[in-house]
Order: sequence, then C-alpha cells, then structure tokens
Amino acid sequence: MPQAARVVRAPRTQEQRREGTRRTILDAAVESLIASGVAGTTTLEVQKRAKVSRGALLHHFPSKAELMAATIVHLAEMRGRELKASSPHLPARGRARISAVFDLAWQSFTGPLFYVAMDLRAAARTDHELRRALGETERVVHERLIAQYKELLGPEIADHPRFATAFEMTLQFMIGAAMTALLHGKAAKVEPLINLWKSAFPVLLSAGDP
Amino acid sequence: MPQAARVVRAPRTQEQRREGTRRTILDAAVESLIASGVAGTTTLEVQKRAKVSRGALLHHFPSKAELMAATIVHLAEMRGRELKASSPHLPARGRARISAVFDLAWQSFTGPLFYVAMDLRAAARTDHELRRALGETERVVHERLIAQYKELLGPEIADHPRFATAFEMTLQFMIGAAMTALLHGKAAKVEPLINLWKSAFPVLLSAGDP
DNA sequence: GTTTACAGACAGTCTTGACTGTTTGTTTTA
DNA sequence: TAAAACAAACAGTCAAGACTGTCTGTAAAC
Repeated sequence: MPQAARVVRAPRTQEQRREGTRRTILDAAVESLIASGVAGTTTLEVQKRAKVSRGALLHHFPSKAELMAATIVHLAEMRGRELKASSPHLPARGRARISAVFDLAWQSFTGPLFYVAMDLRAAARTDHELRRALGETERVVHERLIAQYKELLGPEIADHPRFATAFEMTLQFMIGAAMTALLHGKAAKVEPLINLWKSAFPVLLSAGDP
Repeated sequence: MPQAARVVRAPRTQEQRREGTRRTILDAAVESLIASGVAGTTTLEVQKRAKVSRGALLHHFPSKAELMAATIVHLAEMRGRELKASSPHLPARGRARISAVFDLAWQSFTGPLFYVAMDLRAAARTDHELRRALGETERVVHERLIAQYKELLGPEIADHPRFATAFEMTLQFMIGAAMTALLHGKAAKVEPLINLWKSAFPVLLSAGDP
C-alpha cells in the first residue's frame, strides 16, 4: 500500500524551522541575483526558486528592501567563507607567497559573487535603501578582507609602512580589471596585466626607499 | 486680445523635426539614467522628462531596448565631446603634462557619465538585448578614448613600447578607484592613490629598462 | 494626396504587499 | 502527563499600481 501523499517529516523546533526557511530563501535570492541581476530579481522569482509560499516569504521578509538587505549580509558571509576556504597551502614566504596570495585575491574577483557585488553597487547609486544596507556591510567585508590578506601575507610584508596603501591600490586595480573583463570577456586579456602587477607590487612597497 | 493658445512655430523640414525630437528624447533619457539609474528609468519617465507624447516616443524608438541602445550611442558621443572640450591648455611636455592629462582622465571617471556607463555595464550582464547594444559601442568608445589620450600625451610618451600596457593598467586602476569612490563616497579617500599612481606611471614605463 | 511626425487612449502583463485562513510548535494548567 | 491556549510559521488569493507596447486618429511636411 502506497504511502499517504502527506509528507511525514521529523519534528523540528521553531528555531530550526525558522533558520531553515530563511536560509532557503536567502540562498534562492543570491542565486537569483547571480542569474538575473538586481533588475531581474523579484520577490516572486525568489519565492519560486526557494519553493516557498508567498506567505512564508513575506513572513520572514516583510518587504523587498528587507529581503535585499538580508541577502547582502548573506552574500557577505558567503564571500567571507569563500575567502577562508581558498587559503590552504601557500608557499612559505618570499615572492612565491605574494604571487600565490595575489592569485587568490584575483580569483575572488572573477567569481559570480563579485559581479553581484558590482551590480548591487551600481544599483545602490540610485536606490537609497539599498545604498544604506550595502554601505555598512561592504565596509565590514572590506576590512575583514584586508585583515585576512594581511594574515596570509605574513607580518614581514603586512607590517611594511606602505603596505596599506599599496594593497588598497592592488584591490582597486583588480576591481577595475575585473570590470573590464566583465564587459569585454576573454578578449580583454587582463591576466597579463595582473601578472605584471604582481611583479610591480614589491617595487610599489619599496618605492622611495633609499 | 490674448494670443490664441495655439503655438505658432517656424516651419521646419522633416529632417529638422525628426532630429529635434530624437535629440530631446535622448537627452531626457540620459538625464533619467543619471538621476534614476537603469532600474529607475522607464519609457514613461523619459517621455515625461522630454515632454513628448507616447506616440512620439514610440514612433522614434519602437521598443525600450532600441531607446537604450540609441541612448548609449548618444552618451558615448557626449563623452567624446566632453573629452575634446576639456583638452585645451595643457602644459607643453614632461611630467607636468602627464599629470594634467591624468587629471583629465580621472575627472571623466568621477562624472555622472561614468556612473551611468557602469550602471549599464552591470545591467547588461543579465539583459541580453542591452548587452548586444552595449558591446560594440563600448569597444569603439574605448578605442577612441585611448586614441584621444595618446594624442593628448604626445608621441614622446604615446609611442613608448610599453605605453599601451601601462595606460591600460592606468584606466583599470581608475575604474576600480571610481567604483570604490562610488560606494564609499568621500570616505574612500582615493585621490591620494591617484596622485601616487601619477608619480608611479613613469616608473611603470621605464621598468626593466637599463 | 501621400508620407512622415506626433497625440493620447487603452489593453495586457508583471510586481508588490495586504489579507484571511491553516498547520506546527511551545507553554500553561489541571 | 494530557489537554488546552497561545504564538509563530506557513499557504494561497487578491487588489492596486506601474510599465510596455498597440492602435486609432490628427497635424505637418513634401
């Protein structure tokens, strides 16, 4: 005799239920942002992706703005985890290490998460609520990111008096390169420039030194 | 006795009428893109700004995609003129000239036109029609832009074997810096980095030279 | 008189969030 | 510990509004 259509599920606490659906929804929202961008992401789209009822969605995120804000945080956490995950076995020290760390950094600028971040930035220019939600989290992410890279590079480099500036420039360069790559695709040929930058970085650090 | 409500206007050729309204509409579209971004720009909004009837708008631009494509071209022409206009009295040569040209370049990355371009880029990632419309024009604009800067910098610098690469890096750096400034506003403090870059540029050109 | 430019009403679709009702988990009380 | 009372999570319909593009009709140029 077939099972009843009714799905029997293990009982969960409210907390578990809550976190479960919230997570499902936020994951779906990120997916949608990746696939359809900020413009193409509607609450209905998220709802469908998450396979969640309208009631559920609106219960957890009463407005689209709140959903987006929460999604940004979720996204930031994903970026953080991604970073942490991609810092495994690096060469011990010296230029090889710098090179490896820069490769890691560049990697994170070529993934979909970066594109979504750019998309959000652009959208935030004219969307006030989005701007507010993004501003704070992005600052936190940025700081966390720098701290993480400092750790990866080791004190020898990270404590250099010109490190902060040089690294900031590096990030901006990579952002620009990634934007170019985004628009022009492979034809942009930005990889060689990244490599060039890697070799220029030590020079940047010591520039002006006697 | 008051004038009739009817507006009497000088006769115009069809060509003049056509170009006139097209221009009005495109200017309005650019305004709207600057003010409200891609997301907030609707055909209705453009129509209102241009003070044009729906019929007129749809007559010249049968679909939103076509309007956007035409707007991009219009925008590109504006960028070109902006550049040409801002290249008047530059120091004759040497570092002072490089510095002045870089200031010009940086200027164009801090204006609204750049932000709109970024906005369009981001939107084009997921909007197929927009992507197609943008792809070609943007490449042309990019090349024209580089040619223009080459001319500004003069053959002494522009013909340097490493110029192309170094300048490409410069642009990417500026794009990244501009994106950062866009999100974090004045707090980003990117200007010092730009200045640093200016002084680093000659080094970049001659790097590796004996 | 024919073609092109423009005017404005309107239908159809999409999106958001409100609203009502049901189920599941938690706490209180006997 | 079992039942009752309550609270939170979830389901699904619906109305209001926004946008796009169609369509019919009028004025201006050729």
